[in-house]
Amino acid sequence: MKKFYVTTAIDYVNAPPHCGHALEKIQTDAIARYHRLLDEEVLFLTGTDENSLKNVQAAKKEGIPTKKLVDRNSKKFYELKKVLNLSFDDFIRTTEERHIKGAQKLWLACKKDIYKKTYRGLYCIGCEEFYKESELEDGLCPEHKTKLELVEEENYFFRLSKHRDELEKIIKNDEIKVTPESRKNEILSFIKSGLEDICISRSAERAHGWGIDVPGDPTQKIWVWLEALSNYINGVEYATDEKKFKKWWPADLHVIGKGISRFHCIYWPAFLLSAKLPLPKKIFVHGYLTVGGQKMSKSLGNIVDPFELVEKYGTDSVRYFLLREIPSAEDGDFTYEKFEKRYNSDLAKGLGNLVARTLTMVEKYCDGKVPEIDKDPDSHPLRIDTKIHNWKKSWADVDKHVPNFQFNEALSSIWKFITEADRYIEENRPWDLAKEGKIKELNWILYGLLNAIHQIAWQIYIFIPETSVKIAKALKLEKLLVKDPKEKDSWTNIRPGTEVKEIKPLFPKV
RNA sequence: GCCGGGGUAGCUCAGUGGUUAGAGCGUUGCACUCAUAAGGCAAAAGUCGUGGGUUCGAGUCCCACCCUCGGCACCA
Repeated sequence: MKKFYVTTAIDYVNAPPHCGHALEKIQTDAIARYHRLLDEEVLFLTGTDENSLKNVQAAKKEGIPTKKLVDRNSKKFYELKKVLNLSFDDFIRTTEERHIKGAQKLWLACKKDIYKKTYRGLYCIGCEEFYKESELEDGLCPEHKTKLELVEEENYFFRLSKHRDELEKIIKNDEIKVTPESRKNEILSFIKSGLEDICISRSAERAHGWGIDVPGDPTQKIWVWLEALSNYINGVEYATDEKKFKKWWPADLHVIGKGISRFHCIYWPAFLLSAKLPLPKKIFVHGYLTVGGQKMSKSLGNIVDPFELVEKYGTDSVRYFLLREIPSAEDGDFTYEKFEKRYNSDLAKGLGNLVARTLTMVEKYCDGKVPEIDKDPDSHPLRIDTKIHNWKKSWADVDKHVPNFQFNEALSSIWKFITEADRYIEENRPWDLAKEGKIKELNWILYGLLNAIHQIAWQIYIFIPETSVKIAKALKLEKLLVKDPKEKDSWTNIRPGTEVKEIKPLFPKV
């Protein structure tokens, strides 16, 4: 059995999750579900990044212990599992023992590329941060408008420069395949401009004692990025279960946002090279979600809360919107207007209505059962007519676009088939056939429609599983109702005589 | 500033140098009734960023310019 190990970025917990986080988790969930459909053994990992100084500051502000703050917010990220119907298998927190051990093990494995050096920089006591000259406003801290101090500190550095040529080769030759191409080019141009060694520790004092100790030097904490990146190996027990680690590592895919591509496409491979560990196979860099064309941010007060959105419109509506409306590799925009438009036109009037009208006709004209037919079900025009966008074409498009993370294209093709099914109803006018008593023809039409919905239920499963399951229940599609359905089981036709249940509107119009 | 994408219908976008430039959404009209007043058919709608050039022929290739988005390191 082929294995497939996929990860998301782990999120900062100094604030609760917003819809941008939801986007990444949903995209990754669709990928994970797709690979399970293909009968691969999937491990889907996500989690939270908790050792940042920001957490210490946020907790101080609230007057609570840092640990309490990260526990509370990490829980919120975990809750996305239920709210968004995510199928992740494991959730790693960087304050967990397995992570701390793994991060330190990685450090030691990189030891020969680590050295001590004095770092000197302009430091703002208010921000507890170093600033570059270019970031200053009139020579003052942009946040506090105060003068900065020249601070010296001895830190550990990592010989990134040493790995420059090898990294360039790895990215160029797709040994780690970075998609989309534009991100790969950005990374390459960055590497070409030269790589300097990076600082990978800070003083424990400045970190307020929060974070992971440098092995053998408790006066220093490991730089959060080095440590956070190691979650991908620690999630498969790098330091704690050799057998499990061997089975799953390297990751088949890291899904990340565009803001952190450098860390994943350069630093992370460099650490792995240094530690002599295998490299991840693929990195998919998604865009960001904007709101009304603006960046989502606390200060703008335009954060879209996934919990609220799901509460109001339902899980699948949110999943559908994000996968259909946002071109996965680029930025996409959210507004309530766009959301409701999509909802009404695609979900309520599209899929929801097609299912409703079909099931009602089966109830009225066929006594609520899948009708008997006297022709080969595989010869039905909705399946094979090449003049229309038949359901085989939708399947072909799903298989073509999902592996390239083009969820919008895949969904667009499925919905093209939905339109085709609607047109098929108009052209054949089952209500007239019923009046005229042309039962054989009527049965053939309705059988084809039921089989079409059956196929749609399978095709939408990785995107909007809840709706898929609702349809599966109505049509008694047992193979789709198991825990991890397999694509090969979608090839069967539905059986005449099966009782079909009418269901409540899948997506009531808003 | 440097590098790289974009600029095509009201909106979002497709368009290997070759007929009258396409799709979806939205708008308008027509006919229908199984359906969540849903669905179908049809129509209107574009100086293809601007100005040059190459070519029998340019949205597509070349040059210049304008606008826009992203990347240009250690948020240590």
